[in-house]
Amino acid sequence: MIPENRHIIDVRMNKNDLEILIRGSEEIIPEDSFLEKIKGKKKLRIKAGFDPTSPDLHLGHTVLLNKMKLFQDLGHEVIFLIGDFTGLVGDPSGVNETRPVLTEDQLKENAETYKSQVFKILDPKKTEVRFNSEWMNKVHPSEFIKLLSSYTVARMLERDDFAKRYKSQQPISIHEFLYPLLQGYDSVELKADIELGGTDQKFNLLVGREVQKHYGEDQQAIFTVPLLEGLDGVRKMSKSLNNYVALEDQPDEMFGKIMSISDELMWRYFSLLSFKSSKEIETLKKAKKEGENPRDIKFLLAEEIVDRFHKEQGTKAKENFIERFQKGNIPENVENVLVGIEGESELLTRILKDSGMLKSTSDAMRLIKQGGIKVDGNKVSDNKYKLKKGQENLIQVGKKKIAKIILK
RNA sequence: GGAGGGGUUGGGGAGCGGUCAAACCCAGCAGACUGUAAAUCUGCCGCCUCGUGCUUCGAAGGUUCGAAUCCUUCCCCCUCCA
Repeated sequence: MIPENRHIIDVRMNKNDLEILIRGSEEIIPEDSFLEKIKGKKKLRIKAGFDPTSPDLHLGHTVLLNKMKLFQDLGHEVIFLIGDFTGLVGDPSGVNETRPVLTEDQLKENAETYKSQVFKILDPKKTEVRFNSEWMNKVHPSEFIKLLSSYTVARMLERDDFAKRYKSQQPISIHEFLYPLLQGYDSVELKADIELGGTDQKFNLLVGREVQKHYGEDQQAIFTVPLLEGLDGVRKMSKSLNNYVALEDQPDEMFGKIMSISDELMWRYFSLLSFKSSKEIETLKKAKKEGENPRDIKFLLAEEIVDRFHKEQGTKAKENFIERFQKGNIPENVENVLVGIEGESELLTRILKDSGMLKSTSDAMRLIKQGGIKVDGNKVSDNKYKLKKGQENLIQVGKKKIAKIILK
C-alpha cells in the first residue's frame, strides 16, 4: 500500500537486523508466524499498551520502548496505546490484590505525562498514539457480551496470579477477568500484527490472540521482553516499590542511582539497557575479571544512560559524583529552601520537619542521636540545637539529602 | 440467606485482660566499613512541647482499677452450604 515503506523494509530486513530485534527478547509466540510477518513485505502494526496508572516512566519501561523504536526504525507502524479505559479496570497482572481504581481525571493527567515522556525514545512522527476509550466507550452492551463469550472462567483461573489468589483466599473481582479480554479487543480494533509486552503480560497477550480469532481477525504474534529488576536487584522496577530510575530524574540523581546498584546487577542493566554491542559488553566483563575496578565500568553505564535522557550531561554528572562522594565535597547546586519561623530562632528538629527534609521532629531527634545530621559541615549532637533567623545554613541529612536552609 | 474463619503499626505476621507503642521477618533510615557499591556489623524504625506525655491494633459503644486482648452493634474480606 505504501511503496516507500516497503522499500525500507526490503532494504533493512537483513539477518543482522533480525538478530538485533530478537536479542534480549524473552519469548516470541508463535515463532514461525512472527518470522513470517517480519520477513514479509507488509508494513506491520506493532502494538504496545500502557496503563496510565503511574505518571513516571522509568528505565524498566524503556526496555520495551527501545524495542518499539527498533520496529519503528525498520519501517513498521508502532502504536503506543494508552489504556485510559482499561486503566479504569486495573491490570491484575502480577499483583496479589485488587488494584485501586483511578478516577477519570487522574487518568487524563497521567496519560498526558506519559505522552510527553515516551518521545524521549520513540520517534513522534512514526508513532500512532491511541487511547482505548476511543472505541471502548462506544461498545454496545450486546457487543460486549460477545466479547465476554470469547473466553471461559476455567481458562481465566489457569492464569498463575489468579490461581494463586484463588488458592490463598484472596479476593478476585469479576471486573479483573475483563481486563485481558478488553486488552484483546484493542488488538481487534487496532488490527495488531504483533503485540509487545513485558513477560508479565504473556497471558494478556495470548488472550488477545484468542479474541482476535473469535472476531475472525488475523492473530497477532506476541513478543515479550524481560522485566527489569529495580535498584534492589530483586523485585521488578516499579514506582510503588521505590526502586526505580525515572526518565525525569535529574542527571546527578540518575547517575547516583545507577551507581548504587550491585556489581552483579550492573551486567543485567548493561544487557537490557545499554546500546553497547554484545562484544563490547564481553570486553568489559573480561576487564573486570582482570582486575579493573567495577566502579569504573559502572561509570560507563551510568554515563551512557544519563546521556540518553539528558543530552551530553553524562560526563558532568560523573564529575559531580566524584566530587561529592569520592572526594566528599559539597555539590555546587544545592537547593535553597526557605523556612518561615516565628521568633528569633527555631529548633533544628522543627526546621528539619518544616523544610520537608524529614517527616517528623521525632525522626529528626532520632537522626541527631545517631549522628546523621550536619549543619555547615559539623555534626549536631544536641537535639535542642537552634538556628537563628536570617541565617543561611547548609544542612545535611545522611549522605544524600542536602539543602541550604534560609530562615525568614 | 445459613454455618464457620478472619481484619494488628509500610508489607508479612505474633500477641488473645496488666510487664504492649505492641515479638519476629522483610522493606526503609542512620552510623561503621567501602567503590554513595553489594555483602556484613551496630542502632533506629507512631507523634509531640521528649514527659512516670499523647494517639494507635477495621468502626462505634460497653464491661473493668486496667482492653489489641472480654461483650454488643456495624463495616469489610475469605471458605463451605443454598
